[in-house]
Amino acid sequence: MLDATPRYAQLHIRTGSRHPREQDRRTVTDTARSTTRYGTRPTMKDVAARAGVGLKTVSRVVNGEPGVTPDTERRVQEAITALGFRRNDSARVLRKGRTASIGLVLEDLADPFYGPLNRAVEEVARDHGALLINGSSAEDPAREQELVLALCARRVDGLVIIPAGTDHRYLEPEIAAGVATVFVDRPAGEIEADVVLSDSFGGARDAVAHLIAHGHRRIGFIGDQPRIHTAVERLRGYRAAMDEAGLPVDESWVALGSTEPERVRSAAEAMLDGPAPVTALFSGNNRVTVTVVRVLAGRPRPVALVGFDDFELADLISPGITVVAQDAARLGRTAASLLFRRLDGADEPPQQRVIPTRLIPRGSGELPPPA
Amino acid sequence: MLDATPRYAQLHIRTGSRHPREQDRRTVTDTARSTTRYGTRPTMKDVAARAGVGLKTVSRVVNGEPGVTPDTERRVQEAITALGFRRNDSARVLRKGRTASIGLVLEDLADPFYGPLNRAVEEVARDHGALLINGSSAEDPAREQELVLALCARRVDGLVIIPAGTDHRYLEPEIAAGVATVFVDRPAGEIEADVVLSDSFGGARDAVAHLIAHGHRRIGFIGDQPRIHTAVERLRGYRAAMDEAGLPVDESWVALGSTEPERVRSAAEAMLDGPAPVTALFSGNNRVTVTVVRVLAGRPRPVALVGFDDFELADLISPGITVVAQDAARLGRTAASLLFRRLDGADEPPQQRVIPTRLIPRGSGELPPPA
DNA sequence: TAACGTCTGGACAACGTTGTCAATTCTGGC
DNA sequence: GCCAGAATTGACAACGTTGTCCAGACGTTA
Repeated sequence: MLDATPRYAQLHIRTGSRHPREQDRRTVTDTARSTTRYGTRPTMKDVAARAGVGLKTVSRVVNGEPGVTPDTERRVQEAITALGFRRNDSARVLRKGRTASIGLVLEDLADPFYGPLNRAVEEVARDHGALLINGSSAEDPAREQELVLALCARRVDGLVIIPAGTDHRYLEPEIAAGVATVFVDRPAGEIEADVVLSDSFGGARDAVAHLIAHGHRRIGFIGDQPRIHTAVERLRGYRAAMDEAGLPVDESWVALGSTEPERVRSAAEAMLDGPAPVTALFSGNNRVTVTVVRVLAGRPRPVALVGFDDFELADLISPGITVVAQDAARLGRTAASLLFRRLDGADEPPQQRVIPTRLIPRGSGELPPPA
Repeated sequence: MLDATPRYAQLHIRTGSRHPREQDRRTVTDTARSTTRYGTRPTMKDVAARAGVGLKTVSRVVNGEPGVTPDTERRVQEAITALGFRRNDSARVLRKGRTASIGLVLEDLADPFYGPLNRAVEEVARDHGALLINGSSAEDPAREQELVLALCARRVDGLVIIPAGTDHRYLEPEIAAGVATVFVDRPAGEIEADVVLSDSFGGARDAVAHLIAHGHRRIGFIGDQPRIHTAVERLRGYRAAMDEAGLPVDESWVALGSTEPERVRSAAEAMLDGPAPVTALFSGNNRVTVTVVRVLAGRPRPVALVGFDDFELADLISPGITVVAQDAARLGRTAASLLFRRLDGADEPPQQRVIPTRLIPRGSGELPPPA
């Protein structure tokens, strides 16, 4: 699929590789290619020919290496400007072995949760002189793998992965070959690797404890698919808080599954209108929260709510939505920094970093249960 | 700066380029490099040696070309698996001339407005077998140029640019050399190029006309910096609507400038408490809207508001925020499609596409002026 | 003036892949 | 068993760059 063969035509047919017999040696005066032909970029050879110097001298000027007289340098610079030369980093990369680029694979570039993470990774990459190639796995393990391997084929120096799959053994040869790899938000499956996580367990426990502290005893949890690590951790936090308060958990109060609005809506309604109706809800991520807020807005009786993930304007809804905020930018920054530490040669065993979460009370989580 | 020289150490020192005199010719039995050394990837040569076949045969197998007997293919596949070989697309790119990657330069990867655009561009790229390299200009023309030129040096096949600068002549040699380029959201400066825009003028006019239709006569406009094209267009739309209704515009009702909350807050307060207080506000983009909503939430008297750009949960704030919605995904899709049409050889003059906007009434824009 | 070191510039190989083309092996028909 | 023709395979150059090494030019010193 993503195999560096573009699925679009060559804009301009190459002139066919010259056979050695037909290709006369370029002389200094040969300027056949010096005229900027559309679709053909000048090379250092062209610049050298035009400036009347050797190939390596052009290379020296382009890279600011010493050992070139000011006069020669000027001539070369003129030729560069005249031809519109720009160094071909593909060739450079091939020669040097490092691409100065890293890959970021996340679930969905359009999800606002990943925006700050994406940006944070980009900034760290930039600080290290690297570019960022990224793509969405769409929460599909096969697509994740395809994307990751395409990035490896491009020889990215490192990878930041928010995994969709649960088996990352396919990465073993790549890691062995020196591709630094850091997982974010969820741990890698079946391999040892650096991970940077949010404190899902602690955050969830805090959230539910908060609701309990405000008098709730029947609390529902609507979370993401159980194959997603954070969903399981948050469920664990939910159970821990209930447990610590000595509260029983009716199994109808727990619903893990897709974050489709339809599914979330019916799960919420089942909990609110079931035989053991909940008085408060804990929603497992921002997509769930959004739908739950909509459901609750249409109900006469107020229902307490705490959501995992902060979101813009959560304070302006009435009541303000109490959330457990993750620091997505810090997740990204931490992951990228770890990655570059590895690329700088840090040779420690795989690490796991946990980024704390923060409960932000805004009103919805402080609603008391109905009397 | 971003010149493909990573600012991090080489993890593993290369063995120094072998001088021809010291380098004996590899024979079929030479497997020195076949043992997977950490940091050194096997090449087709290694695979060929291990499988006991020629280099080209490996290439054929890797690329699924015909003309290889099943038996040979099997041997090669075994060698590939055993060595953990993966084709080096850098080298492939150098040979083939196309990189199967495109660049996307936008203002801020973390801005939720660009999420769907980013994703849409990615999807189209994926459909064409290309990867996406992206970066943020941070609304800084110098950084935009640096990033764009770094992408050109990597020989991306095409560029999608949300421009920060106003002079893009620096791109002329690149475009002449065949880099397809499409600008989005704002037109290119000083050069002819494809552009995909939202209908800022029409959207703004609709928004203001909507407020006028609900009885407002004194309407304020808070927008982005005047060097940004969309800000100017939206101002033009604002003036057009006022004009068409025969309403005068007091110059204290118009404030273009940074989208910093501080600036927006003071601009809004000046309009609301000034000598000719406005009864309604039109905010020029989502960042402005967010701050304006906060300002209005702290006021006793309701003030009508229409914002440019939709945002999540705008319907759940009370009153719901009336917005002019842009279709960011469609912007991205249109731009990327245009880009690949160019790469497929479309040789038309530069185009300008305008994507319509849509007014979504939710309450805040339908508030009447105070009696 | 000769010997020596320093500085500048250039020839050449190598990075890992693919395109061209020729050499080799296999097939079937006689 | 032999030959023509097809199928398979491999040698080699080339993509555009950088690292190594050597050749001259130049200046300095004895």
